Amino acid sequence: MINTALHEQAWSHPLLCKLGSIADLSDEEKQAILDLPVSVKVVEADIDIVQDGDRPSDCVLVLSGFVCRYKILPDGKRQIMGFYIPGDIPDLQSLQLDVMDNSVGALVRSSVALIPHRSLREMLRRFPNLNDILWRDTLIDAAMFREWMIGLGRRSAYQRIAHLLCELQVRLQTVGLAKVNGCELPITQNEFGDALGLSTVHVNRVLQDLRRDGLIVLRGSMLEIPDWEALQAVGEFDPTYLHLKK
Amino acid sequence: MINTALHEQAWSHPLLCKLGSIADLSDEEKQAILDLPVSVKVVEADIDIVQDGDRPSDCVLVLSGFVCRYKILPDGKRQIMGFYIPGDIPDLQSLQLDVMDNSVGALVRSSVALIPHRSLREMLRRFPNLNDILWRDTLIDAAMFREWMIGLGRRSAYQRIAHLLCELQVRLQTVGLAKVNGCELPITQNEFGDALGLSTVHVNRVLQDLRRDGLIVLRGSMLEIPDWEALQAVGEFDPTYLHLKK
DNA sequence: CGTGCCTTTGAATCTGATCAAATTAGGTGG
DNA sequence: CCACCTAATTTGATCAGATTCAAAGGCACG
Repeated sequence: MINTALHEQAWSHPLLCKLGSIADLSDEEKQAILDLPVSVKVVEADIDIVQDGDRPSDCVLVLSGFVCRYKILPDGKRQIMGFYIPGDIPDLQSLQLDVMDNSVGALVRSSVALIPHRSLREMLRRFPNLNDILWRDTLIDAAMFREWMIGLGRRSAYQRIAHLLCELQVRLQTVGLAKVNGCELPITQNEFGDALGLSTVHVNRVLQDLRRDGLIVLRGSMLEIPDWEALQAVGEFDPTYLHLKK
Repeated sequence: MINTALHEQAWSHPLLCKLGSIADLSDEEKQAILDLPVSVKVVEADIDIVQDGDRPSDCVLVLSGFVCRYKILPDGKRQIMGFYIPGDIPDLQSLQLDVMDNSVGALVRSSVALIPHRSLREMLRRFPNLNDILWRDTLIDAAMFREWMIGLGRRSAYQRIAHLLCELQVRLQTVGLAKVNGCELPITQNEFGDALGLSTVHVNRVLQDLRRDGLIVLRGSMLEIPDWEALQAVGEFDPTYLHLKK
């Protein structure tokens, strides 16, 4: 028997949507996730959700908006280490590592669900498969870091930006937040720079190059990708590292 | 009652040594690890242990030598994404992600233990705490990637090299492979470059700068760190991200 | 005592940073 | 609905860190 209520919620619950994109969930497991006690919180743009050095007792699930993981260096420079979208749990690591070694902040007004570690642990104990899936999720996170490392270390600014746009487009698509040929990206050029190890000025120039070459159309925060194959080729983007189910 | 045989082996078993540095292990858990069926294999320098695209059925535990995780780009460039030393399991991720998105290769003749996924999973099922500890280990791996990202994105070549030397010194110390003021690093300048996103030529020049400034003494593969505090300061090295027990 | 890998040196070049300032866009209050 | 304010984008000019190319030493190993 299919639980209709469950299936209706499933679509609307970003975490089910996201986890469903990387593994199969049984109805029982879905229900367990829906049963998690959460407190929803709205976070304004540029406000931290978790800070470097914190010892969180909850995990943060992004429900709407756009969030990033970053660290501020002694000289004030910022390195953004990942963008997180609805369905993501940017500080899932806090379940196993007591102290945060980076901050998580909102790029735009976002809503997040706080899930107590205690409830999460209890659920994982009851459903070992969910434990595996969340572990898997943190490993995919790590794979994204590695892919960014490759960009930072060995790819040109032009390739790096193309690659990041591809990654975001694919990830947004898996949670239904992108059209086939584009998406909304509320990320400033300054933030792109902090993520890709580039200056804002250079990001701006390279974006212009990408536009000139017909690889992207960018109006405000609306990204359109006229030729997906081409952009993918430029960015050497191969989605294998996202480990999505086919 | 303390099991003497266990305790003798514990010191010599690099995996116990390593896991012991990030979490507490009960005697039962230690014994379970020692009981893992392994097949030991010697790998020559510059030979791959696991390759990009593989679907491994074993995990690789480094017993001796020096190993790295890397990826080759379409244009032939290589990005090294991590160095692995005795006690490390560079492809632990393969337990949860079926296809490898990078290769693991030996930098020098190394010996590794192959541990079947099946045995590992069985052990983790019996000892949930070990499951947590291995998850934790992969999260620390991810934290190292992030720290490298910061270097690649925002730190100068001079800082980046200093930081890497600090990281390796600390990690080697935790498994008893470093003296207080130095260690052996069988890493060529070319490999440093591929790890840090620098050309071999530039690595060479920066190493000379570090020597000139009295921060390191490097003869062959022997690294000596005359002033740990100073090197740490230059590299902005803060070991928090390694999440070691105090 | 070669031979091959690794390190070192030199010179020219380039990608991307920095600094400074103008323009545009988005959001707010009158 | 417009004026204003701030944040974001864009432009120009100069500078620097790191790359590339080429070639010469050094060192270890057979």
